[in-house]
Amino acid sequence: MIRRTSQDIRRLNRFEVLRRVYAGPGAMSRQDVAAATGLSFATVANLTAELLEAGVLVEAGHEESGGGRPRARLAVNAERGALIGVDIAETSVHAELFDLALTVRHSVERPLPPGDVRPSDVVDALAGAVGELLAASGTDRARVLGAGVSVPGMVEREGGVSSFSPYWSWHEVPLRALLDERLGLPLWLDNPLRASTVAEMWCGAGREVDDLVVLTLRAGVGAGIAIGGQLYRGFTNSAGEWGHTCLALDGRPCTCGNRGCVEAYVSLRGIAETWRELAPGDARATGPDDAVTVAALARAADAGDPAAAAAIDRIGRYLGAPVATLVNLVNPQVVVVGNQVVDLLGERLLPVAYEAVGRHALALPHRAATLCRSTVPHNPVTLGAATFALEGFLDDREVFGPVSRMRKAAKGGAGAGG
Amino acid sequence: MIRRTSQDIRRLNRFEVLRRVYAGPGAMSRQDVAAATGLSFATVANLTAELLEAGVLVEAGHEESGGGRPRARLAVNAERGALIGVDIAETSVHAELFDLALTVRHSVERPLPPGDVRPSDVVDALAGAVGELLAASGTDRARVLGAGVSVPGMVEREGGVSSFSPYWSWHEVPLRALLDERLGLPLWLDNPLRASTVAEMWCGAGREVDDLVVLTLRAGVGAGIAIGGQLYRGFTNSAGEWGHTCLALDGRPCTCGNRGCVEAYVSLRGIAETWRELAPGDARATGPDDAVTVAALARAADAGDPAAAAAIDRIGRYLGAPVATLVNLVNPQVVVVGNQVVDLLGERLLPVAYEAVGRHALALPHRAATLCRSTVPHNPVTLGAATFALEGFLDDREVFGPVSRMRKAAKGGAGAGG
DNA sequence: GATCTTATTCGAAGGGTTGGAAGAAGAGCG
DNA sequence: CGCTCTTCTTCCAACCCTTCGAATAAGATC
Repeated sequence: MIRRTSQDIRRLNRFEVLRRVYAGPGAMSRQDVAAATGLSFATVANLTAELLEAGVLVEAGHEESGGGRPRARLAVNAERGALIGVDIAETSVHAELFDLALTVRHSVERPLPPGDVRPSDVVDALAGAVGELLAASGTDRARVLGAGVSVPGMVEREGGVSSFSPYWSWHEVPLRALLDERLGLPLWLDNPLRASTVAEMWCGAGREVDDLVVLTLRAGVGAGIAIGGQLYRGFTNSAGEWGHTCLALDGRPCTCGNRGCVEAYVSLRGIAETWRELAPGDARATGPDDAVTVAALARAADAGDPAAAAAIDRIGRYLGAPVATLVNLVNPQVVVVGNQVVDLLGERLLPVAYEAVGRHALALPHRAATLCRSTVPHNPVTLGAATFALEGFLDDREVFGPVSRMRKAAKGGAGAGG
Repeated sequence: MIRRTSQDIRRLNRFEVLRRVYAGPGAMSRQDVAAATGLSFATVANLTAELLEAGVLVEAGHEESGGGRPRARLAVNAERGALIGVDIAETSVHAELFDLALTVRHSVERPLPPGDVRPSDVVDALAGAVGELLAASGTDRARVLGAGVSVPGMVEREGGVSSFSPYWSWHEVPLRALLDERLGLPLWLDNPLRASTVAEMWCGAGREVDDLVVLTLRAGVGAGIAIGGQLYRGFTNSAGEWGHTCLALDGRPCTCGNRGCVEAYVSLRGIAETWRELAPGDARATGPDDAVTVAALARAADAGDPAAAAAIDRIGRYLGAPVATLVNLVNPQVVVVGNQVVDLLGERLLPVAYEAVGRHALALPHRAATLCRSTVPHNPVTLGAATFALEGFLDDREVFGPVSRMRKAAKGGAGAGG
């Protein structure tokens, strides 16, 4: 039922080549790319020619040669266009403008009203943020190649519909339709898990690797899965919902209505809750903002507070078991953990968690998997959202046609077009 | 790093076409296959021509036509050759002979000595069973296209090495090397999880579906995952190890040395254990053979024993939560449950389990997934093992060369061979 | 400036799929 | 029986993609 054509090969190879150039430490030659991808040199030359023609890559000088023709250095043409990545979170909308090299150029954050946010609130905040972004950076809207938007919960990607939100009582909200005319930009919707994963694939530990799991730990938690170098979406684009894995039968109540979910233990809220359990009288553990509480926990632990240390120890064990589940089930090459929880607690939490993973996972998949912290700078969700836009642009048949078209263009000149 | 060539497309399409013929209710025309696979008619004609020439398919009469040329019926040529599937289990070796249509022709079972079985014991039993199989069925060894062997635990497939066995103290046992000369047959090794999965893909619910999870519940438990119509193996061929998912922090001890694993609750042993917990005095629950105990549990429940009913209820809940984990994480189209536990307890256990899955899984992936019992007849592990041999045969470049070779052969006749 | 060495480009070949024309095979009817 | 109609199959040319190897380009070195 899955249609496989040779053009898919082309498309994947195009992605692969470009990803290597992004990955490269700034000086990637065609030779390097060929070696790294395993493609023949001719193919790499083909693909880079196409990417050069499209303006996505540029040749930036030459490497030094020890005799013989020097290799041309390939680089991403950051100025080819702009990308926008938007992270819709529980309390705010965060929008960032990237250049084509995926470096942040401008950043805007707009708060959302507290409580049950309506779709129109989000649309207003988002459109406002994007407008501000463009104005502040002096970017012409026409130069923006696309905008990626991350919406929490379940997203029907093709239709651009948010079919379920964990925070607000949204059902089947047609976000794309609502945003389309307000933005006037090619739009790509998905959720934070998949955005973070794609960010890792282009800019993080996923660059070198085919089978990858990316853990997103913030207000909600979940996993993104990449298999064979491609994001795995599942049958209805909801694969990777790891947050509601049962960690403890009849355990803590979770926002999903169930008990004992992973999310109830290792989300920001779950972490705060564990601290409260272990430090009943501690006022620092009782604030309304979980992120603040977790930051306080980190400080308390650093200051040698024994209850805080005990809490982190326990949280690490809570985290280790379900990570081991992932390792056993997916058998990935790399597991990346990232986002707020890790930013706040990483130093202390991860060693404990890693050790717990070792106890729970089977030897073979455990040995095979490298666990690491995300090295993606800044907010992986906005970056990933922008990457969706980048991928969308790379799929544009107007820009990247079949090879024969190129050959014809090269031969026939500007002749009988149409 | 993954090399993608157009020949892979060909290979996958060949599989796809053949799988449809296996799936078909006995009368599949080229037209039907084209419609079912989404391939163009020309391609289907191409591929069937190749399969006909190789003798894998035959044309078996014509469909009735209401005017117009009647469609040719395609069928698998059962007599093209034989396949052997072997299931190495804890206490016995089960070997079966299949024809090419994957129907069982002969079946042999040999006990293994109790305790810590040596590799040579297994090799002897296996070689003996295969010999008996061939002798009893009067099959010439040369007619056997290959043998698939399922070994519990971790298997290094390429090298044919059993790198870890959960029952015996095996480490890096080179089974292929040991078996090769004894059998003199093309050999394919893997584990029961993946064997069952492949069996479902060719003969069960997986025929119609691209994203699939197959649960194997017997002495050990685990999942097989198929994605995009292909078995997913993970980085080191150990994906799907679901049995040691943590179900209850600090719960029951498991054979793996850990606590609270799924396997400790829903394997044959785990089920017996639960019954013992709930019916402390019941002698039926204390036998040495877990399969016998579980069968007794089924009878007790059928007879209206309240403790047995309570046990099944609880086991169903134990099963539901980790199945929901799979549903959330993999977001498959179908989840098939099968093997001994289901054979013995299915009627009573599965409804309870299904209900528990509904409570634990998220709405969207839960709605997307159909849970069903395996419809594969007989032992899915031997069948799956034989299917590995079938797949191996279909990959044989001697038999299924590139298209151009066919075209040449058709044109040039029997001329300048070599 | 000739020679060496290495990088790119180019063209032909090889592997695949597909749409459409041409051939094949029954059914129906005069 | 032969013609026509309909539908299935085969065959061919067109197209897409990768890759090998020869030819060409571009510095370094002597």
